[in-house]
Order: sequence, then structure tokens, then C-alpha cells
Amino acid sequence: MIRRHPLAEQAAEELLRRIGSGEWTLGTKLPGETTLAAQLGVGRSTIREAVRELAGRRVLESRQGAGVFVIALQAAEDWDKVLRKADITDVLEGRLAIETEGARLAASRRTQADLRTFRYTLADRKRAAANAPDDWYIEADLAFHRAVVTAAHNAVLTELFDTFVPRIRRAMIDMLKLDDEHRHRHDQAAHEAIAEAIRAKDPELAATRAREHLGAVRSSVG
Amino acid sequence: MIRRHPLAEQAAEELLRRIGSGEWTLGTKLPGETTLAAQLGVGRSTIREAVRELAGRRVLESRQGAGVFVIALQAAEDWDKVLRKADITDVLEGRLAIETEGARLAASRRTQADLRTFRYTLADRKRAAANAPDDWYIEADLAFHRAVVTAAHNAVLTELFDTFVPRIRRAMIDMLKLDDEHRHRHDQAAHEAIAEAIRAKDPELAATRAREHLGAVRSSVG
DNA sequence: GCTATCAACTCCTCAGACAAGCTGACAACC
DNA sequence: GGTTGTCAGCTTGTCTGAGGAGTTGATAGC
Repeated sequence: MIRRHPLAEQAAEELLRRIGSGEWTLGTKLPGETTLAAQLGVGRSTIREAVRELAGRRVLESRQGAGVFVIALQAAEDWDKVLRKADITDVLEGRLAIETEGARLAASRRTQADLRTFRYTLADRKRAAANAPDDWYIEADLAFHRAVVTAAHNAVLTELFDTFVPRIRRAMIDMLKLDDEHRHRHDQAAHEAIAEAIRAKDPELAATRAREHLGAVRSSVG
Repeated sequence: MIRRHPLAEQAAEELLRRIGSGEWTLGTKLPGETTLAAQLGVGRSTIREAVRELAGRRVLESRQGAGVFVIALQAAEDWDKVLRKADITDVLEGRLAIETEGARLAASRRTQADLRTFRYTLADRKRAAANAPDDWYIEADLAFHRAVVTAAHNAVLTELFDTFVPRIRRAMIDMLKLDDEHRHRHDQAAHEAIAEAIRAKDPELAATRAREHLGAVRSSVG
């Protein structure tokens, strides 16, 4: 799948390159559209589209009458992309950090509703582990883990978990393909132990069990 | 600071709204530029800029000759924005998760170079705590904490930390403004204790000390 | 059934015109 | 001196018309 970049995209890349090279630093006003168009040898509307693209990425900001200004030195890291490119062990260690702390906080903050969610998702996971196709099982497993993080009642942790999910899901799919005997489906007990520790309001125990479970997952991959 | 949105931005918002409302789902081809321009009552180049902006945000993709397609149902979560809007306690708990696990991993993986960085950044921090202005002190403090996470040699954790930094920095500035006696500058010992545990290759101790230090920071804010 | 052709559609790029907004300089005024 | 008003010259914002280039699906021919 080849893909030729339109001029506007190339122009955006060039602008980004110049910003990255230090030619224009934070807060700098770029040359006018007509000047830039002449410099890059393209039309003014092409420059405008390039600027608009970088504005969408929160790198540039244009103010009518004043000019175009640099508001970030590089494109905001696209986390989806970062995670796709990262080693899966690095990703799993990030997940371990989030879920361990999530379990610890959940143990102090969980509500009755959280406990109900644990029961439902654990039951689902048990059924799926027994006889469902891989993708069902994966969703059921992730649903329980998400419930744990949600019970921490911390928006940042929940959002972090959700950011990691797509990458984790892909890794699980790959892993299960190589695992004909469904060995990983047998750790239902470990999941119930985490839920139990949270129910019992034991932060240390919940954190330890979460870390050990995820550490085992990490080892089985790396 | 009032700020009127240009037509192109308004058009981009409208397109995003329609995508979010389910009018156009994943993979859908949008109507042509001329049609959209007529629908929204703007010129063609305005529509083009709106599309280009959403392309920069990875929501749309335009293919010459084929059309414009939806490639994501919503703008990728802009973490900078998420963190700006989140409670500072939630952010600090996220940081605590990252740094605790970072310290734990650093204790097993730190190199001689990491230890050198610890020494430099700790010395800087000590000097800054003694007599430097607030912003110097904050940078020195953050530099040490970043060194700890970097020593974990995990790209995802490092990137996560860097994502959190701007928000943390702002919170520290606000905190120090209310703290005439510079109470927070006196915990140099806690920082050196973390570094010492990592030097001694004691993961549990490093994690515990990191968690306790950051827990104290969190309590002093919340 | 398969391939080649082609017309209609799409986005891409440019140029030119005018509107709208900002900035700094300068004059007028208190 | 200090403040305010005005304005020229810059900037970006928007529209239009024209032609180029790529894609797609229908159709004719084999």
C-alpha cells in the first residue's frame, strides 16, 4: 500500500521539522502565509491547509490579523501510536503500575455497586474461560480488570487503563493463538482473590495480588 | 480573553459533532466537498480546512479521487487536556502509580550512569532547595524524579511521566505560592533515601519509599 | 468469465479578490 | 508627560473559478 503525500501534508511535515530543529521556538511567529508559500514553492491555500493540520495537532495557532504562532515544540504524543510501537513488556509494566495502584485505592474506596460489578464480571469471565471463543474470553477478562480500576474512583487511572486496552487486547489475541491448551484461562482463582481483597478493604493485599497476577502475565509473554 | 472561532473551526466542530452523534460511523465516506459546503453554508476551502484539521487529529482521512473517510469515532484523547481538567489528587495518584513501579524496576535495572545522574540531580536539588527561586527548585525536583523513572528503562513509563510533568509543574507552582516557609524543600532526605534504595538494588524498599514520599506530597495538597 | 476502456466522480492545487482583525506609529487632546 | 483616537500596513479568513490527478464502477468487447 503505497501512499503519496499531498503537498499540504508534506508542507506540514516540513514546518514540523523546522520547529523541531529549533528554527522556530515556542511562541515564535511564523513568516506570513505568502512568504511561506514562496519559500516552499506552493500556493497559499496549501500552506493554509498545512497550518490548519498542525493547528489540529495543537502545534500551531493562527490568530487573524496577528499571525501564526508556535504553541508546542512537537506534536502531542499520540498514545495509541506510542503504545503500538512500544515493547509489549514495557506496556505490560505500565499496566501493572496502573492496576496495582488501582487495586490498592479500590480497596479503600470501593462501593457496593463496585462489588456487584465484580460479581457479574467474574461470573462472565468464568463462563467465557470454560467454553467461549478467544475474543469473548478476552473481553470478559478485560471487563473485570477494568472494573477493578474503575473501583479506584480515579478518572486519570481509568483513562490510562482505557488507553492501554487496545494494545493489551492485541497482545492477548497473539498470545492465545500460540496457546492451544488455554493455559491462561485457568487463573480464575487469581482474579477472585483480587476481588476478595478489595471487598475486604485490604489495600496491601489487593495491591500485592494484582501485582503478582500481572507479573505472571508479563513473565508468560516476555 | 475573548476569541471568536473562525468558520473553518466551527465547521470542524460540526463535523465532529455529527460523527459523535452516529450520523457517520467508522469507515463512512463523507459527502463531497461541494455538498458539505452547501450544507453548512460555507465555501469549499473552508470545508477543506475543517477536514484538514480533523485529519491532523486523526479523525478523518481524505484520499484523492475516493473521498473523505471516518477513521476514528472521536478525537484521540488529548492527554494534556485530560490532565488539565482532572483533579490534582487524581493526577498525583497516577504519578504515584508510575513512580512507585518505576522505582521498583529501577532498583533491578539501574546502571552506573543512572547512579551518576542521581548524584548530579540530587546535588542540584539540594542547592536549589537552599536558596533558589521557586521555578529553579521545581525543575531540580522534577529532574530527580524523572531520573528515577528513566532508570527503570521502560519507554512507556518514561513517556507517561513526561506527559504528567506539565500538570505537576503547575500544581507545584500553585502549592509553593501558598507556602511561605518552604516546608516542602526540606524533604531532601526522602529523595536521597529513594536513590539509596535503588543503588542498593532493593526493589521493595525503593517502591515503598517512593510511595511514601509521593503519598506525603498528595496529602499535603488534598 | 475476464479484461480494457472510459466517463463521472472525487480530492488536490493554484490564483485572485475582498473581508476582517491586529499592531505600531503618529497626531490630537487633557 | 500621559492618554486617547485615528489610520496605514500588515496579517489571517473566506470565497470563487479553473484545471490537474486519482479512483471507481459501468460498459463494451473478447
